[in-house]
Amino acid sequence: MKTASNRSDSYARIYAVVGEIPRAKVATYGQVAELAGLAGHARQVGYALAATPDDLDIAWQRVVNAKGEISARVDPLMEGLQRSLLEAEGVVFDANGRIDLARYRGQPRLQSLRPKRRAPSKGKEGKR
DNA sequence: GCAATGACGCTCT
DNA sequence: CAGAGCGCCATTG
Repeated sequence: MKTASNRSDSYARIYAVVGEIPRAKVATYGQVAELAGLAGHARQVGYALAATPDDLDIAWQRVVNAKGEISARVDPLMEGLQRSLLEAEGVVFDANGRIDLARYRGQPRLQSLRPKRRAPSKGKEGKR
């Protein structure tokens, strides 16, 4: 049962991290991934959350993508629902339904933790 | 064991 | 900020 154990263990980390997110705050998948030990693998975070059992009181709504918007996996209705919940917590959305990550992200960007950069296809990496 | 998919991120334009 | 392209890894078929 290695598979099941590993899966649950990984998911448990996601839930723990999400549960550590303070109210009126949101975290990006990348941030949660890092805190969860999946540093750099935001996809798996979303995957884990997708399998999140409703038994747990996981506020996956606090977990948003880098754009600051809630990810609707199938039901767009819940998107508006969670939006209301976040607003109730004190999170403000813009007209586009996006959150100002600049103020609501739980922690400052872990830019220092950035391990590496993507392969320079253009070779113009020295601009920024 | 391989192939396809996925609640995304990062960088450049 | 938005759009386009590429990449990483895990889970499922």
